[in-house]
Amino acid sequence: MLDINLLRNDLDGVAKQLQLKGFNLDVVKFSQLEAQRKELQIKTEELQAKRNSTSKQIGMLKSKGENTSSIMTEVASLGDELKNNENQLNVLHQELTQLLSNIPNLLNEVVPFGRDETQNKEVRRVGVPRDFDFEIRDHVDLGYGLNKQIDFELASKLSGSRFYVLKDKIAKLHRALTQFMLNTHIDEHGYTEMYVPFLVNAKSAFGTGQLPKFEEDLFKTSKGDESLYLIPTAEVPLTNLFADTILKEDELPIKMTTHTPCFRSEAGSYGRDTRGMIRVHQFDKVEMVQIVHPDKSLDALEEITAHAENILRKLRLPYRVMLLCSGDTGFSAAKTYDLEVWIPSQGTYREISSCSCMSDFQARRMQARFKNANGKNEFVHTLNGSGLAVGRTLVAILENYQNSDGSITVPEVLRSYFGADVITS
RNA sequence: GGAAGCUUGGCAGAGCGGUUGAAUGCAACGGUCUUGAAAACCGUCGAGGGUGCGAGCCCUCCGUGAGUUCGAAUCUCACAGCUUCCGCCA
Repeated sequence: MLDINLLRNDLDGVAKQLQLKGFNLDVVKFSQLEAQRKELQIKTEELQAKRNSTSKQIGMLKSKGENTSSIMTEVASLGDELKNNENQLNVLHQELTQLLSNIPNLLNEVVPFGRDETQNKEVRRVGVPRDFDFEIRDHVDLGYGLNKQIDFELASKLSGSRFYVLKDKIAKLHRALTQFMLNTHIDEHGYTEMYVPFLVNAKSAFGTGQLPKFEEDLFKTSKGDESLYLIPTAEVPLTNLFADTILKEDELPIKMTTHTPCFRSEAGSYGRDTRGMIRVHQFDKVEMVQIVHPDKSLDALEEITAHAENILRKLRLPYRVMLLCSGDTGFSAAKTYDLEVWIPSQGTYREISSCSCMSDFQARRMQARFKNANGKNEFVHTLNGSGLAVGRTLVAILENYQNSDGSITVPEVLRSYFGADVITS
């Protein structure tokens, strides 16, 4: 959520900045609502003040045993008008909040202008894609060849399309990967391991920016007449741990990591990546979240990105780092780096991690603050990064480490977790 | 799922329907004292919002939402959460 004062003070400037993200701010509507709000709020508070002072007066008179009937009839007539005003004001506040809730975050000034993902900027490229002297297979064929250790048919029977079942060694490799990622972040990068709910309430989903705008991307469960949402990323529970919290300045930065499944409806992605485990309704991810001082958030973004990269480096997977352009940067983000890993079967790099600085956007939505040096409460900055998406990492390993006989060499760093050098049928 | 109790500021804990946004204690912060620290003493000390250049003035908030009343932390109702006991269960 943006600071409403930003809109009050520089509406056109903000509207212009939002254009970069492709968002059209309804400045006329905002101005109207805001003007109405101001008038009505002043009037309402005047009435409230009058009611309060009169009531106090009645209290004083009564304690002296004096007659209060005339003053009481005077204040009685306030009631209806006041209630009326309060109700109208409430509606206005709701409309303003709704408008505000749907406005995306402002971009950091270094974010390059661009319409869509084709205009993202490559920042660096690490590792060189391997030359294969045999006909390569994609991860679907590889999994099929390895005794169906990746099984889409079975998953379809259970749940439908965009799910997968892993078996035996590949299931174990999947688990080994998770352990390796978590341990690296905990032991080498200084994150605290967490375990969090996979179902969250609407307030939490609002806090990180999934609601109200992106409800259709979420899976929604029902619990009586209340509903909970399956998390699309552990960013949601991790960040919301600090909702309605005022931290001490010396508690910052807070660095947390966790491993969770992630659930995405993939509404609107019909026909894209229908084959394989690249785009699915459920996948595991190791997530990093940092809660930091506002002055430190851009540095922290570099750091969190480096942490995600470190996993790819250790796995010796070729990748590149993309600075997302204005049009491709997400709703809540001020600046985002995507990590893209080399996928041999597609001859291209595919997103495997997204690291974002959300500035105070989420913090304001969820009231996550710290007491600054002047004793003032100030919004923290929040960041998150995948470190990494486990399913896609598995795909990258299978494809990049495949051998001509269809077996898979296990990356060196995983061997102590996996217990073998190679995966065969 | 059944029963009882509870829900007030960072924590603990008062609070006859009327100058209570809330006593008191602890914690925290500033200061006096001290070579330094502790103790003692003095002071500050919830959050959000409106308005104003500003000192300030005003509004809202005692789990949430309705209601009664001129006036609600205090009364009524509904809901939620927590605790304990019973049942069921990984």
